[in-house]
Amino acid sequence: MEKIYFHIDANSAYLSWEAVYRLQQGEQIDLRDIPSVVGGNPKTRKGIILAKSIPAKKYNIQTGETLFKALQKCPNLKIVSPNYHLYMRASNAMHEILKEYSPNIQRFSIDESFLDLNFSSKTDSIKLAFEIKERIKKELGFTVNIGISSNKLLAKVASDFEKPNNVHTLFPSEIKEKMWPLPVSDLFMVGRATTPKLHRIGIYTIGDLANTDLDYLKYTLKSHGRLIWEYANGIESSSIKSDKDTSIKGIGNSTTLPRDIDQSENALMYLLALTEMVAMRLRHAEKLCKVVVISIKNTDLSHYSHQTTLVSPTDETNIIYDAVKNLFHQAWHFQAIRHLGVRVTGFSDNDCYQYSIFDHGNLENIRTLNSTIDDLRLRYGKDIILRSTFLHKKVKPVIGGVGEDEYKMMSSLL
DNA sequence: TCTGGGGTCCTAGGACCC
DNA sequence: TCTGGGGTCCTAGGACCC
Repeated sequence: MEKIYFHIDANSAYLSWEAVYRLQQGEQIDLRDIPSVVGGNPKTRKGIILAKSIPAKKYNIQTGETLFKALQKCPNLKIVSPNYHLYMRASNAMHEILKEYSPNIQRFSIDESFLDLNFSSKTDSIKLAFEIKERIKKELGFTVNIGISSNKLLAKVASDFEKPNNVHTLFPSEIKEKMWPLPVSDLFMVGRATTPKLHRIGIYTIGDLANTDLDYLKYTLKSHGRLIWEYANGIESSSIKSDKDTSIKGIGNSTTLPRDIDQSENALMYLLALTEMVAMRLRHAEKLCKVVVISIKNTDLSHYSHQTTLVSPTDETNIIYDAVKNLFHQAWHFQAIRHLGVRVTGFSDNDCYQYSIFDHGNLENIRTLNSTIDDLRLRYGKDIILRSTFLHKKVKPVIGGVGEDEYKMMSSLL
């Protein structure tokens, strides 16, 4: 028996899920068959492409570009707004099916999972991959690509080969033929910043990278150089990480403001709304945080951050917000603000809350109040209860998050 | 009407301690 | 009275992923 890894990747996930849902609702047109995208609202300055159909791809429409630009390329492009709750449900449904095949499953992102299984032959593994792919298509209505190999990295690269609705293998013996001719930017962990650096030293394909002297790469790119050299050679040996193996390290929410802000009271209102959501998620995760970070993006998209370490770990909205307020006053450059973020890290378990001598008031009562508010918001919606600051204001009292079934995003770690 | 929002890890410099 | 080295924590920024 040999251990084999599968990487399952939903094809154009958001768009496919949106298409399936709309067909179920009686819509006649399948979004997957026409040039279409899932994208944000340009009026609130969130108008970028989150997912595109294969016909849209033929117009050279790119994920991440503005709707404005996409419409120039394809004037009759169909645009639909994202519905994250729906995507979460579709993702969960896929996860439930995959779980039946192996207890060793790692949810890598909303639309990707790794499985490991034991097979007596490679042919058997391919057979099973086809079975899983067909089952998802039949039961859930969307297609997936499945990559098969002897490690997670190669399985992931394989699932990215010809799409949609395909099974590909990339075993070590196939690396030279199937992976080395690809542009180096196709390699996991070679992104926007590394690609031009590699080009500058004459590395254009994954094969070029694989055959470059390791010491030279380490000298130019430090530890990242070793990592991508190993990946280019198919060297990777991490195992499946279960939900229990990985615990969340930080929680953050951020938002692009509908309009630039140049007044601190206004900015603080958004920061409070963001803090409410961050603190609620923190309590839901049963963690305490020691570090609070704010981030600010200017109109020109340059950005900066400022952080502080608390006297003692907390999950209390007001304590976190006090820190946020101080950070903002210390950090703000008095330039117009486009985007604000609040993030907490430095986690510990919440089973032994340390009452600091600096705490004021009856914290036990405040903690009870917080959990009551969390319950109400979970049951009746985020806006059911609000601080008086938000009365008659246009700012929503709680900003960010989709608020259900959180899962980790281990995106730069296999 | 010009680029979203959620994560992780690494690095480098400074502070501080022994 | 002029100077070492190692370890750890904190902070800011940058890289990567989806």
